[in-house]
Amino acid sequence: MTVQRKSTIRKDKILKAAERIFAQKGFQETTISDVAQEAGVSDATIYEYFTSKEELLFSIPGETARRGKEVIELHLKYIRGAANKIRAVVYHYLDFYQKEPNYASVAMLILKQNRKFLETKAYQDVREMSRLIIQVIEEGVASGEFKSQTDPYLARSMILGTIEHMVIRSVLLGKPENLLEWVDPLTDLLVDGLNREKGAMGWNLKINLEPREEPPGGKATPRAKTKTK
Amino acid sequence: MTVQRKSTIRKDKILKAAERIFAQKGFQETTISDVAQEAGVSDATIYEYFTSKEELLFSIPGETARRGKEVIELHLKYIRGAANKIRAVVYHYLDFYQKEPNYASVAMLILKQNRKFLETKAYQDVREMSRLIIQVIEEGVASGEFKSQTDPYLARSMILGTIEHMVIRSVLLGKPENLLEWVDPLTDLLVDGLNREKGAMGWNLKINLEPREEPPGGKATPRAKTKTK
Amino acid sequence: MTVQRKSTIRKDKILKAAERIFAQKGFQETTISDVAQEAGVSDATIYEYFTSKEELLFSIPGETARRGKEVIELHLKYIRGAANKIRAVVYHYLDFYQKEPNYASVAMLILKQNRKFLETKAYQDVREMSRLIIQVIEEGVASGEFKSQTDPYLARSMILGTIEHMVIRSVLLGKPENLLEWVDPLTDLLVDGLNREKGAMGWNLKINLEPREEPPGGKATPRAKTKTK
Amino acid sequence: MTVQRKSTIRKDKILKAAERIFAQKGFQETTISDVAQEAGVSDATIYEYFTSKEELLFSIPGETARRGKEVIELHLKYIRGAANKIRAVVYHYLDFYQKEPNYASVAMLILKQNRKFLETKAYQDVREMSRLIIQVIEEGVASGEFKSQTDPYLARSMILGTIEHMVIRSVLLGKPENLLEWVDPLTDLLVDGLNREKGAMGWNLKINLEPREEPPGGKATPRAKTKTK
DNA sequence: CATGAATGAGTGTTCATTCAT
DNA sequence: TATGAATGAACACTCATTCAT
Repeated sequence: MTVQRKSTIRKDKILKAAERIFAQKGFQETTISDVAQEAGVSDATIYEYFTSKEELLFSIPGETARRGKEVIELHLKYIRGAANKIRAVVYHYLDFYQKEPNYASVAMLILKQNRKFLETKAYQDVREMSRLIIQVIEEGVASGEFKSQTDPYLARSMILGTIEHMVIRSVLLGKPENLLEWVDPLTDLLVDGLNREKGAMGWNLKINLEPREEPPGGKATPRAKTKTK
Repeated sequence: MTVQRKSTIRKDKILKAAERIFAQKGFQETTISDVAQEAGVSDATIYEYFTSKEELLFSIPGETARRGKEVIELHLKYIRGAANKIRAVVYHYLDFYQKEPNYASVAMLILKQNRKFLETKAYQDVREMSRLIIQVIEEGVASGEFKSQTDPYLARSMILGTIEHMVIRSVLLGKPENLLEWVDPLTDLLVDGLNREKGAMGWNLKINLEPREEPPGGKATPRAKTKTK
Repeated sequence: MTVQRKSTIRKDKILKAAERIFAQKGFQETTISDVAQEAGVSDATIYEYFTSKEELLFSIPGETARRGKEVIELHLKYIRGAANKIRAVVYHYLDFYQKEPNYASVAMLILKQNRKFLETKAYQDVREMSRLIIQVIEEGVASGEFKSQTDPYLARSMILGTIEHMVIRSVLLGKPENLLEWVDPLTDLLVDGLNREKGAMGWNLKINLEPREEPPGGKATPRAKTKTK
Repeated sequence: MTVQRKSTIRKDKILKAAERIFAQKGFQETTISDVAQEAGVSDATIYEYFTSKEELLFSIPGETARRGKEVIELHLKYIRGAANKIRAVVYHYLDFYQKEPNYASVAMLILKQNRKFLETKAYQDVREMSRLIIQVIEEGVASGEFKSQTDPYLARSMILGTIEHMVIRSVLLGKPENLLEWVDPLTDLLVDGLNREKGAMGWNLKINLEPREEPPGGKATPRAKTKTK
């Protein structure tokens, strides 16, 4: 066990170092020596754990992506209402990227644009994760909470696109803003759209029609509070 | 004039070649020789027009971004209603990327992740272009068409994020889908959000006519419905 | 004893593995890992037995060369006539290389060209072995069987050069030909040269003059005749 | 022409430098930088002319091999008698290797053991060159000058093997001996074999039978006598 | 004895960029 | 203006070798 750990620890150390440096300097601009130095190992040692610089890059997701999917999957089980689930998704993404700015940088600026990454195991996890959003939307449509003509893939593009756009801005501009502040406004925007709210009436109607769903009242300023993780 | 033209033509030839090759192989994977060959000039000639490979890359927007801004600016003048303006913006972006897939590739996969590009003149044009969106939203808020608490920057992130997400998908997956099909569904989604329509006026009508389904006057003609994966 | 053996066995296993792999891939192209794997030991273990990759290479002769010399030396004692001794030498070389193609490969393609090998103990054995040929020739000259002006070193070059040239061909071209077929034709060629035999008369004369030497009659039984390419 | 020359001259300069350094240090032990330095160019320049270090090596024959074949071919036309032709061949080889010791080193110690070289254009020239020897032997057999049962391939192995063995010795041992001294003794040995000449009588017979051939009288004037070691 | 793990030292090769013509 | 030719500067990757366990 100790032995096993030793090597696992070392591997993780390298991965974390790579994440940091890649985030900072970009992939092409980073040399293996940079990573080795940051990780406190020799260049050659990196090749003990990864077959190439690219494999090192592609290994950065890995646990992260898999675990992220599991966590979000678990949480969604206990949330009622598609809108609330969207909120949870938004929360999870922003919370995660907030906590892992280096990962965010690597994912948004490097991996996302890499065609070869698409063939990666880690990308499969990413896809499965984003598949959950499709399910949430379909669920919302089925329950009547969302518009029936909603194209789930389009909606997902809207949700992920918006999140990623914000994260990229935050990462690129180096703005250390509090991403979580945006969970509610963003969710509301996604769910309600740009149009002016249609008044209490609208709500009443809705509540009347579908009493079992969450009454969005007070929704306008709900800064996520119960989120854990 | 002819002389001037000669050199301008050559410069454009190089730019177009670069755009094509960069789009195809990525920036780092492309050599100056690749571009030179594609452009039918010698390597050294490229340096007559651009001081470095990076400057060549950063020169690919240029006219495009400036002209794009002008065109969209012009059109917006003749459109009434913030929602319609959003539609126009969506249309222009998708139309443009559709017509210029190589440019889309370069912009979405290469420039977007480049920190140095942010300091570029061309990026200023991009920003100004995206500034228009802010204006449209503020206008919509001011006129009461959009929700008063709308954060224009957030809204813009939603609009651009969604568009770019779609374009990246299209570019990365090599799907030659018809992006214009999505103008209406996307605009509707952005403007109306995911929630079932409540209709102000229109709402009443709607409720009467088709209580549970979308009646929004055929506007949402989601041609794309079978979108898979 | 068992313990001692254990280590000797292991050493031999490594040597045989090295011989095989070196023969197959060449020295520079072979890694210590290759040899270790072939031998079923770890890389580090090889360094328990040999101080360097080169020492491993130089250890491949060793017994072989020493034993070869002894065997040939022994045999020559019981053979009369310089020509017959040459035949024996040719036989021994070809027979040995035939039976040990990997050794042949290593000796002919790797060791033979290695300047440092010349300073090796094993090379001394090789030299002593080839020294025997000098003796045979000098003996032949002294007895009058060979031409008096024969330069023994030149003659040895002819004998060894021819043998080695054939072995290299066989090894390089991967021809699994039966080298022993060539013992007689080759010996005859070496001894008699290219010139047409000088007729029965010549032989008679010879026999008359030097009855104690083997009458070469019938010796020329060149079994191999259709050799092609 | 000047332009063409310029690059050709440079290429030759690199080739000669490579030949020298490879001969001195061996292929693997030589770095591109070594060659570049010797040639007075930069490392990168070498790659302007050769695609790889190995291609550089394989380019060292080239003209040499082709020209060698032509020269020898031409000369053979004007020589009568197979034995004399053999002498010419021996002469040419030894003369050439004598004059080009670096080439000899590269050919004998490096190229000869390289399997990939066998697939080279240059190797084809080498083969064609050695094909000439086959022809000479067949001619000698046909004319009755050589023994009828002579296997041409075996004979060629004897001729080339002996020559190469001598050259390798000379090259490996660094003995700057005069190889040309050996032309006659070697040729005689190859042609006449080790056996004692069959007496004056034999000669007379021979002369009678084939008057136009070189009366071997005095031919065996082994100038080299002090051969040691 | 055996070896897993680590690494120092090395090198072929690439390519953006320059400049004389 | 255009380019053929040359190169400086980098870098990913390999592997023989060491050594603590």
